[in-house]
Amino acid sequence: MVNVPVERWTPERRRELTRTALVDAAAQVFARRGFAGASLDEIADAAGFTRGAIYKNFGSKEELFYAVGDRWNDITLEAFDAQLSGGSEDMFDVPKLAAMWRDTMWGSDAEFFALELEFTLYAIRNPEVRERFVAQRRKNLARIARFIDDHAEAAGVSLKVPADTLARILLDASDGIRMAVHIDPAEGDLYEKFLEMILPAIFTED
Amino acid sequence: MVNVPVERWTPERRRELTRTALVDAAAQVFARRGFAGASLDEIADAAGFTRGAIYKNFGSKEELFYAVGDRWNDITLEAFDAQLSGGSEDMFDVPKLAAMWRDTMWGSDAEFFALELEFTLYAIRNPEVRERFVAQRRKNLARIARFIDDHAEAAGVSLKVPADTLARILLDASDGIRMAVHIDPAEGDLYEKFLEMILPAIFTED
DNA sequence: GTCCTCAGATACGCTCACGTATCTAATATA
DNA sequence: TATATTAGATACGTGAGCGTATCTGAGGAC
Repeated sequence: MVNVPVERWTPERRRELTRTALVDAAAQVFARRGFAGASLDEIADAAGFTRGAIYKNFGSKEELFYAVGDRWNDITLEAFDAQLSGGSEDMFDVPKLAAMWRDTMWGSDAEFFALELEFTLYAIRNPEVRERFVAQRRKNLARIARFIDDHAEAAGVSLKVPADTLARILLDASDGIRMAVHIDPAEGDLYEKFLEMILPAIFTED
Repeated sequence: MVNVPVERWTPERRRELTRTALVDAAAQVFARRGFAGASLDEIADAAGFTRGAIYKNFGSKEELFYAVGDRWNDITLEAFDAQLSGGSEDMFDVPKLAAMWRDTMWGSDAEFFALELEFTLYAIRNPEVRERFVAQRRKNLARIARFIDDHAEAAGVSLKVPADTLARILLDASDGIRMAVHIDPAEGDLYEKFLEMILPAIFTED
């Protein structure tokens, strides 16, 4: 028998539940229609509420969008940590690395990739949002760079390129390839080929 | 004295002028606000007309958007051809290659990159538009692949990877890096570093 | 058991923007 | 010079959607 927390039906918990329901629904609708194209009615509907629930929990359409963004950041970061911490030492095993990369990307289906692009566009257009976006991005990059450094050391190889430059290139290229694959699935396993190509070029055996 | 074509003020020419004015203005506004967020009033205004002019020349907001897309395709293709045909044989000169890449990208400022992303998003969301988008993309890829093949031969090197795979990777990575740079200009000359890293890995001297 | 609080629903107003229908004036034709 | 055509402006109707203001009912406090 599972130990159920006592505060299971406390009002705060209820509120929290509708909040996340709204955010999840918003993520879907924003993904499908874009920020400007999405209507609060459709979002509320998808969550099984009305617009009243949205305005009780969020100040405006923008705030709801930000909430979706925050949640997305959290999930991405968790995914990164989960993958990067379970580090085997064979980081130069291409299929494994490629698979790991695939798993790291939250909801890699086209719809959620569209959401990601939507965030990017929003960030490009809004300087102050961009700040936060960039900060988040740098956190992710730092994590990857550290992962690379650690595992290069563990594997007894030395890098030809600084780990942070490498992290940027890997992440950016991955984004570009993901974009291509989502547009044209015929691209297939391009990221794997990319890794095969680039891995030998980045380190020298000690 | 310049030889002015006789049909300079023919009605067709006039119509053509307003059409392109509208398309140019639409490109700007769509870039700034996105497809759904842009208003036809703002577009007409930016072009120095009213909405009446738009509806005389285009059937709907979508058709205008498609017209912008077609124009963008034309320009991109021209840019590709211009750059790729003026081919020097030192295609493995990194700074030159990087500069060439930069020049190839039409309106590489953030606003027009946003427009590009907007097209991409639209294509991801609309299957039938995606068809055309992919077709265009493949044309560009074929051009790049052919360029690579030709110049590899001329330079007397042989590729470790098929030229079309290489073209895809270069284009996709470039897109990803461009995206990153537009979000965080601190990324700077990342594409150049990427090329430095990857070039030695792709061919073997004969 | 009664009252109070507040989450969420309902109702309302208002703006914005799309599309259409009509108007006007410039150019072409006769 | 008079008439026809049409590019683009003006005017209009309408719907969608945001935000606010009010309502309702369920759960907690006493």
